[in-house]
Amino acid sequence: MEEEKKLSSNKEDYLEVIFILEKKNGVARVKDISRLMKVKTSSVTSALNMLSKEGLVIHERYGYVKLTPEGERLALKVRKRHNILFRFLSEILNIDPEVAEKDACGMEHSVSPQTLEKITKFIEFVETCPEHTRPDWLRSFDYFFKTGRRPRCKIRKLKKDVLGGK
Amino acid sequence: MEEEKKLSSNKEDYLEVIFILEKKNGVARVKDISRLMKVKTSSVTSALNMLSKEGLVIHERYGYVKLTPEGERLALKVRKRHNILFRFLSEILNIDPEVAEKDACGMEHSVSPQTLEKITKFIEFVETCPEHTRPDWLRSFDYFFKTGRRPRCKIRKLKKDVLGGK
DNA sequence: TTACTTTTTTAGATATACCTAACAAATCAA
DNA sequence: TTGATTTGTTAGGTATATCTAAAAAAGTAA
Repeated sequence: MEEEKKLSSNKEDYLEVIFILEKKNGVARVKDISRLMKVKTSSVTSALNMLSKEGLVIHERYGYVKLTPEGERLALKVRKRHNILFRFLSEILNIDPEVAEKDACGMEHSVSPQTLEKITKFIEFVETCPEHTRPDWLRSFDYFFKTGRRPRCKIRKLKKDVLGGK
Repeated sequence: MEEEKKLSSNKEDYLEVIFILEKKNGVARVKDISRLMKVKTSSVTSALNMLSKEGLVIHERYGYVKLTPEGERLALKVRKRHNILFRFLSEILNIDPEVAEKDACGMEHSVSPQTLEKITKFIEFVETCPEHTRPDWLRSFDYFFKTGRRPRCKIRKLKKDVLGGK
């Protein structure tokens, strides 16, 4: 039942860029897909033929390219994985956005639902923290990463003084 | 300069399993590679021919399979990426080991050096923390993930009481 | 509308990565 | 040592994913 057919990374990438172009321009064009995918237009044509046969895109000869509902559903799934990974890398780990973007592109095809869920919750955990800023422990990590040293921990000192240490 | 030729994920996988088999048995055999890669032995033979031509493995007809120094160097790089990703997922995020293993296998081919470095340091940050246990903030996340709620924070309360809040 | 330009498709090639089926070599057992 | 079993290779086929070069369709401008 359901047997959700597993797409190749490549096809997921095509769906993703078609999705992005559709959002931007209403429909996608072979030329633009070609540019974003960094392949020749003839490669796009043959990819579209496959995706078309699989019912994921509508593509008439010399005409527009659009995702079918099923194609859009799959594109959104990939996009969501991408965004979560990107946000985790850039917002939590402070990876440079361009690097985070490339890494997210690489990982988005294979990350499991379970891991995605964890990471989603982790982002939420960090970004809805009571401090309403980057939490202390994460600032500590930033410092640790930069300097190799741990910052003096005020709260630990406080705790020790007040509670008589442990 | 250097021009480090980029291997396909597939070839990296072959190097990895050959590496693992070598560590276990001294040399790798086609049958065992086939089993670990979940492909037929004829596929292994043709993969080995390519890797051989690229100078990454030694493979005599009907004979043993061994990594060249260059092959071993590359295998180690992949292995290292795999291990860091696996540890991050299983030890920090508490992902089930089997799932973490699969995810690490998927991500190990594309993770950038910068991201790998961050994650490496993040693991170190967590595992060499002064508490010598899973740090409080991470236990808080475990709780948050399980229940959707944040645990009452003793230290924050303490801080507020003593310092007069903020 | 005709001519030029751009876009897209087709045809045909290459490379990877897998398969099955048949064959060959190596290993093991009687 | 010979015969059976296991292991490995070859031959030939499929599918994906790319390319170049040439042809066709669509768009643009005089």
